[in-house]
Amino acid sequence: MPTHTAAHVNSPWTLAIRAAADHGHPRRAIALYLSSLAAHRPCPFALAAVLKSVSRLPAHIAATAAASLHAHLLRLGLLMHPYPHAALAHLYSRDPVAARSLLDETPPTGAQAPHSLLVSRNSLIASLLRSGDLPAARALFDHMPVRDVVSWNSMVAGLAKAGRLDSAIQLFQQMPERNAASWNAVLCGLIAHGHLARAREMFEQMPVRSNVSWITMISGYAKAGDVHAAAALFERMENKNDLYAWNAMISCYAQNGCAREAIQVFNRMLKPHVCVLPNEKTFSSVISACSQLGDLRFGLWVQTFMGSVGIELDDHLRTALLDLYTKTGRIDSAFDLFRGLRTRDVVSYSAMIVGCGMNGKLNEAISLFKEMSNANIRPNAVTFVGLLSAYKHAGLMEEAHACFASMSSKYKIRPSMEHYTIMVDLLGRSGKLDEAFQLIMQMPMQPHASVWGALLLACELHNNAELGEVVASKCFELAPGDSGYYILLGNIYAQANKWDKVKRLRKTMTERGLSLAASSGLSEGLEGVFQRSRLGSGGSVQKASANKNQSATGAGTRLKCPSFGWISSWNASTSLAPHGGRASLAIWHMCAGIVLERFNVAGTSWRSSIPGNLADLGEHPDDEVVHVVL
DNA sequence: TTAGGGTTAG
Repeated sequence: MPTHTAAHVNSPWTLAIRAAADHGHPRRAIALYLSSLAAHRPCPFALAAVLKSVSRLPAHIAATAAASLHAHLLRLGLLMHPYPHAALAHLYSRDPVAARSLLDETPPTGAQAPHSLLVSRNSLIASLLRSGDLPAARALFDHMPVRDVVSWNSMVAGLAKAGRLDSAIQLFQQMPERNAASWNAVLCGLIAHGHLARAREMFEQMPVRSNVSWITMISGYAKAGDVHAAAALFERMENKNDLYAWNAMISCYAQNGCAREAIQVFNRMLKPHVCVLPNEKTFSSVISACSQLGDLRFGLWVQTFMGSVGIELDDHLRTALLDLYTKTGRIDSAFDLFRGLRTRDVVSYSAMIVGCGMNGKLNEAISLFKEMSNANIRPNAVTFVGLLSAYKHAGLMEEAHACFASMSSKYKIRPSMEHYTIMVDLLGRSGKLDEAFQLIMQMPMQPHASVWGALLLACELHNNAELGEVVASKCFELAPGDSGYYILLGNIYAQANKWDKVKRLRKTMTERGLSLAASSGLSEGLEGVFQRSRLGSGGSVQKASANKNQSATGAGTRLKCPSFGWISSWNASTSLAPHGGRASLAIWHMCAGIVLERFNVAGTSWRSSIPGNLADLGEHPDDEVVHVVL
């Protein structure tokens, strides 16, 4: 039975809710909050924690959850309470219009109000900066009666990220107080705009460094491809009990082609003295590493391991797995994963097209490309790697040429080394050695040894020793330590019976130290409008359904509830007695998939599941209409 | 007790 005592700041319930919120379990936080209502009145501090955790949900869920919790606060009379107010302002911070109207129309009240306003304004600054409205953010910042270190940090970070490094540094120098985040804001801006050396200089001089500083530097080196610098910093980090740090390092290796090292770091992370559990981001990188190694067995073990840790497959993980499956020849399993994606984007389409290209599925690759074009998803360089390799596998010269040409003319994508390599390979294999050679000479970038290598292979295939010699010399120049190119040239000489040249080549190899070993029930036709006053007779209900239960969800459809206001996320269900008796309607006010409150129609009044004096919402006039789509 | 900074897939 509810005791109706108000939970205070540090009541066990509030602590439990906050713990769930802080550990990234928003749904658990909401569920705990609802459980707390059985014993306590709604607690503003607990609600603040719930609001905070909801901001970690995906944007589309967070938006409806914010509206639901807003309605909830409004009805509880807790909207003006400074804590939930600031938390709601934060939650709305993805949407500057909503945040501003909350601040202007329902400002917080009470002794804590000035502080709460400061926090809410900080959220609004962050929101404006995120939406790219630098002038509005700056105006708000300049007119704030009180500023704290967070206000300054947000502004400095916003300027730095927008590339206005001079202004950012100028503001940074004016700061009355700095903390690690202030330094990190500038550090992050320097790195984002390619000033890695300057960032490092600053990093070494920083008076305070947080883990964020280290991780920012490590990921900066990772993106620049400097694996050694990143690893050296990671080893220097004293406090390695930080998931972000491990993820940054594993991803650094995985993204720079050091798959073995990525898995080694992952293994280190699992050691008992490291008190960090891998999350989906960790596994995305680990699966990517497995895929690079073509190690399906380890990949499958990782998948099982993920299940045992309780990690569900999100789209990122599915895409990583899909890639692993295509690279290990399980194209059908890959298609299953692809079809199961919540949303398909350029990354998942490209992964699938590359997979089809590799597995000789030209028609599938082309139809995927059409499908993504129809969905208005713009292809990128990787998409064309997939398409071109599909044409290459099918030996379709003309089509490949047209596709290659369309990259720059139609899609404004500059072909990379990889695209050129595929074209050279295709031309070479079909015997057009001179054309392939010309294409390499026309490349806008310095050709890598592998491009020449593709042509060298074609020279072997078509017994062209003369060109082979020229091409091989390019390979030796660009990759002096790679014995493979010597062996290829040796084969070319042998085919042409040039045994003295073979002998000389072997001698050169020895001299150079190279070895030979080298549900919802929503459906059309079931739409109906439930008029509350007619519910008793069940007229509309019968129209909507014959004799079975129906349910509907209302994400995006706003539902007007009597004595309540608008709810933007709800579930409704009707049940009819099989013999056509009484009909009843219940509406669940949903928040992130969890029932926040339930309303039942009982006679002519709506009852809410919220305990205490808020339970009975009273009668409502007959002209109230609840629109429910079933 | 609210706010800011870092990590994922082709």
